[in-house]
Amino acid sequence: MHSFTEENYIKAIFKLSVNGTQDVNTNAIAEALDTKAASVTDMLRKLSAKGLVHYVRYKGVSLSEEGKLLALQIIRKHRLWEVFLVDKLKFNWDEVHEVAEELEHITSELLVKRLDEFLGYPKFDPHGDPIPSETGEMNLKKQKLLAEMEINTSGVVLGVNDSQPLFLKFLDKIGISLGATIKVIDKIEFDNSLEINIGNNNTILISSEVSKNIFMSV
Amino acid sequence: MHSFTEENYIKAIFKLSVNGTQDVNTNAIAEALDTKAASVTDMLRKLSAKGLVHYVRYKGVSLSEEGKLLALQIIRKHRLWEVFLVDKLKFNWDEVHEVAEELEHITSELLVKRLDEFLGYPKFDPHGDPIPSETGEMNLKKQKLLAEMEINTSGVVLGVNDSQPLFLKFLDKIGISLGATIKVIDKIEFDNSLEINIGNNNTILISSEVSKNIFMSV
DNA sequence: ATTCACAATTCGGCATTCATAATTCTTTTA
DNA sequence: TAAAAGAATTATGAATGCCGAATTGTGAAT
Ligand SMILES: [Mn+2]
Ligand SMILES: [Mn+2]
Ligand SMILES: [Mn+2]
Ligand SMILES: [Mn+2]
Repeated sequence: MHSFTEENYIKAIFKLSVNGTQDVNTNAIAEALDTKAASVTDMLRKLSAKGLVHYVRYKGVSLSEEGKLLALQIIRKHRLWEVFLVDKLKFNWDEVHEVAEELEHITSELLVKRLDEFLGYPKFDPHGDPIPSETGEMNLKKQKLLAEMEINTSGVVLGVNDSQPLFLKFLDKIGISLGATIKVIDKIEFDNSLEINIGNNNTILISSEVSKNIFMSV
Repeated sequence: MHSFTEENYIKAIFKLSVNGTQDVNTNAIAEALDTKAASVTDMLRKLSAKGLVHYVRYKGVSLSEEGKLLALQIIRKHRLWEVFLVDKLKFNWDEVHEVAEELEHITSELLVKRLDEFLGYPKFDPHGDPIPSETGEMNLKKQKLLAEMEINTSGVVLGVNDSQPLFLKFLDKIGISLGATIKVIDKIEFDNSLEINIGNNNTILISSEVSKNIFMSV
């Protein structure tokens, strides 16, 4: 079995590489896990010995096939629990991440199977992120950033690129949720802010910081 | 915050004392947690420093008020999760204990509150054990052991004294579940086995090992 | 009162995980 | 190409939790 710590490292390495295959820096991992580079090096040696990563000193690290599958299974659990919290326990989408961060480490395979069934085999989590299957496959949605949409075009919100509670609460405040229709009215060249219309109601201005973190249907 | 290990010690001490107040032996704790006495002594020093137990070297240990409440909150979570697994995820009552042993350590208070609500504020877990309230109160059922019932009297199964999968599976096999009505037909003096009738159907013989682990309504 | 049994503790040491500081390797830049 | 900068690694050591062996305390038996 793997410790919580090992699992968190594996997940971090997965998220820092594009699809778990590219090389990742020690410092990047340290920052992602809010720890120090020396601790990362220690753990990489250990994960390498366990066969979960390919690691060459001073060169970088990437996940092995086994490590990649483990990462996807942890992410699967994380996202299924997030769906549970929102759909069944009425959590808001900004309240689920931290709790799922703990629940993702529960080991029972039967639990994951039954939870998936109980939730109706969801394909996406409350932030629009795809839920990997048992074998690690994910349905990626065709999407682009709101920031990249043309003036006078519309789209549907498919997900967010940032699941920080502060950001999610702001989206709640201005009425943006998954499935909402957004039309780009104008693009202000000065600061790249966008004038948008949400669900044919409010027309408001959002900064590029915001529009770069919202995924829209193509 | 408390580590999983600390929480498991606190729970073990609670279960070994009658209601969390009586003194408990070092060796008893070691056996309950499948560890060694030397490790227990180490931990007792630590729990004492944290104010969770009253500990006097060579004399014994008991929970402080704070420790008792912590124990009851962990037991509350354990039993609520067991209800979830059985009622919502269709686990059998012999499959839930191990998983709940992990889930009981998840820290979110909101999660426990919402789970309780989602489950309809259950008062007993799948084994008939009472679920403590947020403040640590429990409804104890009036009950006695099946082994102590008189010949020709009937009662309803309220709980089990042993939640081992092997025992629970055996009860499934012979048709004993919570709420089942059992009538004592005969008591065999030779080995204290009982001839019982379950739900006015099967009449079978059960050993005293079994009858001493089933709680019945008075 | 002394001995004995055994319960409990202390001691030394191992494995994890993390951190600081010193060192080494790689890459950039002059 | 050599020096400087930056990234990563190796000491070294702390805190946690575990254990075997040696020691100490307690209560019961003689
Ligand atoms: Mn985690
Ligand atoms: Mn998510
Ligand atoms: Mn536990
Ligand atoms: Mn139970």
